[in-house]
Amino acid sequence: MDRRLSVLRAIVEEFVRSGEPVGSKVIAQKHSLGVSPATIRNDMASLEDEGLITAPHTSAGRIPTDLGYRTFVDKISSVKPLSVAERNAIEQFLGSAVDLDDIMTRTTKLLSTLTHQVAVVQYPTLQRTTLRHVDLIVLTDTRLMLVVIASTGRVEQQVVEISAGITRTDIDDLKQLLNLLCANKNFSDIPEILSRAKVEHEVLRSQTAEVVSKALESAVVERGEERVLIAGTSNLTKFENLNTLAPLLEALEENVVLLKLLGEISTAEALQVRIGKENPISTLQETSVVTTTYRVSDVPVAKLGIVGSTHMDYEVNMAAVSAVASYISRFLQEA
Amino acid sequence: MDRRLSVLRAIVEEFVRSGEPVGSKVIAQKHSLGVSPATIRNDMASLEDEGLITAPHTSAGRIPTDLGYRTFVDKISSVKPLSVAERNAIEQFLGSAVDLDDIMTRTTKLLSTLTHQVAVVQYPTLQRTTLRHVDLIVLTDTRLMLVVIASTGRVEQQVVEISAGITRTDIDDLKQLLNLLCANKNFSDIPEILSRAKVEHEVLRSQTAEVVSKALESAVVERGEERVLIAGTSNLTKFENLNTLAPLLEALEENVVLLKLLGEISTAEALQVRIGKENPISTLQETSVVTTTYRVSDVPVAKLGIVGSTHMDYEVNMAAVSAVASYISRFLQEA
DNA sequence: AATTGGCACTCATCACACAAGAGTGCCAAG
DNA sequence: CTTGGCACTCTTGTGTGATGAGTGCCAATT
Repeated sequence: MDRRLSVLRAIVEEFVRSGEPVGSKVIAQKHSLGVSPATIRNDMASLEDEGLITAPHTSAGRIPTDLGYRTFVDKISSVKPLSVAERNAIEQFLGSAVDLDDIMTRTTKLLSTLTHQVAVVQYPTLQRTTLRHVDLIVLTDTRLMLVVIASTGRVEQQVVEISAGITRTDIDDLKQLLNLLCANKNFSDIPEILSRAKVEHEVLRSQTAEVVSKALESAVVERGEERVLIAGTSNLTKFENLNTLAPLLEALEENVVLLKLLGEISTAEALQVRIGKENPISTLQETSVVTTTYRVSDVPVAKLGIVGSTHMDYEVNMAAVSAVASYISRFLQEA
Repeated sequence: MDRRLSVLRAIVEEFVRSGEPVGSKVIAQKHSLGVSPATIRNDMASLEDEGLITAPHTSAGRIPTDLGYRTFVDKISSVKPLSVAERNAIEQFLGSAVDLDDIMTRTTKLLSTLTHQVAVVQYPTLQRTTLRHVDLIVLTDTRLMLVVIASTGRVEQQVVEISAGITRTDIDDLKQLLNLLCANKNFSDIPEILSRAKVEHEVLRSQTAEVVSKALESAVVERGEERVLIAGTSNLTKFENLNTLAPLLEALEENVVLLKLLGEISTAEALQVRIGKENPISTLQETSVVTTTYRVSDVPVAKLGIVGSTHMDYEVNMAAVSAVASYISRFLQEA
């Protein structure tokens, strides 16, 4: 391999470890490239010309640029498999989860512990999942509660107001019909299914049915991607200073931002890394984001990832993100 | 009023405003007590003797001690009512919430915005609420989903494994019986109700019923107080430095800690303020915590509050906490 | 007895200079 | 192409002195 890439690797590794700009001397000493510091310096000058590294000031060493990290990730790094101990720990930790919420919180916590970065985990979206059951519960004369249970175990509830004088039988009929029509159907198909069924079934044209199916649609469509968990924000204090921290924390608390962040990654690519300015969200342009899609029964259902310093340990963290994604898939399948 | 208390008030107010130790001169100028700086100095010396204020070093002004804030809160401060504009904003913001989750997130965000501190809001606990409806949904031959809907609108779900060969009628019977027994009953009473009913109703002694009622109990008891939302962590950067921030963020992410924090306050007192070392949780001993209980139909259901710098604006924040508590009560009632 | 102006004293903060050291770039030699 | 040598740059740490904020105490005043 080109020695200059080895030098880049050494700089990235050393900088990730120490957090300080790295000079030619330490590279020659610690990374046994078999050449003198002077030679390293030549290589460094050329790497700097290419924009892969930069010097904060004359008398300091070099640090990688965003482009430098990019090159490292694309051409140099290899995803380091997790140790057996780590795998066991993951398995035990996720295995003792009792329900969906528990799986999700544990996953999030796990990911932040493994990576020492901020973990961001999206709840399984309803869109690509199927409907397991619809329930209508009579609260009062004029109020029903609609409960929608997804194949992922997620439950959505919503109160609907109806006009008085509807009998329980009417409601039971409606419930049965809705289950008949929608059970095991893909969430994204449900609006169409409902509108077609309206032609055929008279029951669905009543005022009550209209209100209910509207609520059902909104539960299925609108609130599909809303929930995101995060953990490990305290890890930010290691890298950031107080001024840069505040906007970051704000952004991370804002579900909208996180969903935008996760929404922007494609489902196709296995693992996606956005480094510094590559990131489309301005608040996160000083950070790197490693994300991936996780699946249930091979169908992509949501995304997860980490947000952290641009000088994170990419090799370890990329491995952690994909490992956690595959574990969550497994546990969701079982649940 | 004792002039020395006026001096204490001036010191607290000035320090909250500026964040800097306050000297005798500024007090004499800005707070028009009608006396000279020298007099103020005498008062300050005596306040220092009593342990209400302290000087970081010789040539600096004074800052209030925890005890000083305590005295301020108990003897001097008056809860400042919110402005009409604020009230309108709250009403509009909370009023457009669509469901329980929405009410809770909005409340949390609102509280942090109003106070510029970290807001902590507990979901309505199931313990003091009543059960609206139990549902059993057949997933597979050997799996049921138990859905419990609380009067607060909160939904708990749980999957239970049963042995094969149970008919739908059996399950419907069980469901009806459970609803008959438990509907509109207080959550905390349900375990007893179930165990008593077992004597009378044979249905409840089947293996399936045992498993289901066990799950119902655990949904009602164990997971009652689990969820807490927080917002506004970025406000911490204004007061804390990087070293003190990390453990704080960690503590705030840990639901267990937050629940302990909220659990420790009594339901009796309207508004509780814990200042610095008064706080039983060691990580929070550099912060102040203002909490209160909120109610649904006059029954206390959960707690909310703020965690922030000891030199926060107590008057404004205490008002905000109690106002938000009363608003959330109102909106939960309506929902 | 309380209040006040005066004044000496303390100590954090700032600016500046200066030394030390890290790291570089370049050059000439191998 | 690599290497040792060396002058150069610039950050970082340290020490010194000036500045000024704020105090405590005292004697005088009300």
